[in-house]
Amino acid sequence: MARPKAYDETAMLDRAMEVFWARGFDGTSIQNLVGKTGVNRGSLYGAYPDKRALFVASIRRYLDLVVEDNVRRLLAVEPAGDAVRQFFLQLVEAPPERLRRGCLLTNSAVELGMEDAQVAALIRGAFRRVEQVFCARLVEAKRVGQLTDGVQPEALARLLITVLQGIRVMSRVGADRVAMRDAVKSALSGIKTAATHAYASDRGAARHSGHSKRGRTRRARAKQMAPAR
Amino acid sequence: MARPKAYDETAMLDRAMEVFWARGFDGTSIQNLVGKTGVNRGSLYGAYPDKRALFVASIRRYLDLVVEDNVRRLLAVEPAGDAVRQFFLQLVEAPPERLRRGCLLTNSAVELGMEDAQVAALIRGAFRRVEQVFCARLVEAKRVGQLTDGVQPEALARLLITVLQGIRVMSRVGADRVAMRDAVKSALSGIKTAATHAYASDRGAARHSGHSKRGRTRRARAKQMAPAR
DNA sequence: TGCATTTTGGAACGGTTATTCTATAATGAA
DNA sequence: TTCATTATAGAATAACCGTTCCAAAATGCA
Repeated sequence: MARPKAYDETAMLDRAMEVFWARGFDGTSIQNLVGKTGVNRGSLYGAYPDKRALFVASIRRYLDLVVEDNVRRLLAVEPAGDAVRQFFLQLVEAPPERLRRGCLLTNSAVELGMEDAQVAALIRGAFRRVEQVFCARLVEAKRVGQLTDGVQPEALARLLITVLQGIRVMSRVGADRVAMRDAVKSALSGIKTAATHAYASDRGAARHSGHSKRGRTRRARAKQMAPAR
Repeated sequence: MARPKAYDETAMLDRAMEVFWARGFDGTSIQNLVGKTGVNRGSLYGAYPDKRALFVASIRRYLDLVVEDNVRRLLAVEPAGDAVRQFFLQLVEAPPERLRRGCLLTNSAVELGMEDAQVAALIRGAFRRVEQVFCARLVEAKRVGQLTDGVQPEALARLLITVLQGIRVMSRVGADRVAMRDAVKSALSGIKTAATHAYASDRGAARHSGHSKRGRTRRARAKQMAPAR
């Protein structure tokens, strides 16, 4: 029927996403995209009507790949409080170049949030999604007695999504890692680290009593963790 | 001797700062600057060697005007804990267009932090300055018993500068004000509101005992405050 | 009143931008 | 093999970018 495409569409989109991630929307030229994706100008415009459409598609791709991967990691660890702790501890221990690159959503929120309502809504939705995952896990954490008395899961979740954005900004200018560690330490101060045995033994009771007697593990030193990918 | 300037230099810089603030570095053209400042192209290049130099001067101007004003407000309120509380409460109650504009430092950190080391260092320094003001006031707050037991002023200060950046990002995409209120509520949870009489009566004792007996004002509803300018 | 000096307004320049157009290449079906 | 259809490569376009240049205007001093 017709000549087949010489490029893989999702591979092309992944490359485009990376370029936008590294250089921003305005900072990325069509020439850059042609170079990094290896796809010709004409083919780019065949796949997307204009640069902005490709950018929006890149953000959607980022949601599916990066954001959902983060969500998965938040849901994979037990107990819930440790999942949230680990998420932030890994975040600030990421390698410098990873920290410098920041987050496509954060970068785009600042660059385009004021002038592009559709992009703003997309990003707002992503922030809300992550906030809700934080919240779900914090509700769990509260159930098993991992939250300090008086801590409200929803309010803390909203702090955490804000801190996540803040760290993305700070690390963009190469902020001191020690300072960022302190920031997450403070942000996580309402979440108790559950020593495994304490968690296991308290679990059943906690489910009904609302909070468990906690072991004296609250001030335990955060152990060295593998950096985020 | 020679023809006098037809424009006011600092007024011109203030205008330029506002344009960069609203539109970013890349988003601002020389034409924009000529239009908004009313100063001719040639005169702009007479005052600054290039666009970037004018931008750096604009950031310095922002530090002197906006950042120092924030510092002044943080230092003007007593007791210290209330100063910090009020700062954040006013921040999230600012009018929508003010929130949308965000902060020139935050915006520039994200836009240029990775590619311009000098700008990055300038912004890093400003962040540190605000962090240190937070810290100084939190040390005071601890002295008068306004900090919950176990809260470390430095670590909390580092959370607060991070939360400030986070709120700048969130508000850039029009995040829900209620969510931002929750975030600062959580961030400030370690700072007790001092009822005036309790502060006055405890002050002398607190100075030496390290912390005062606090009144039962901790959960008092935050009162309506004037929005930030 | 000129002269030296600086600002001013705007044209001009070379480069880059996003986008469109065109001619050629490559394919599957007839 | 021939044709219809689509992808490809790259030239062309028009607008805009930051920056430079230049002639005219405006001032204080001699």
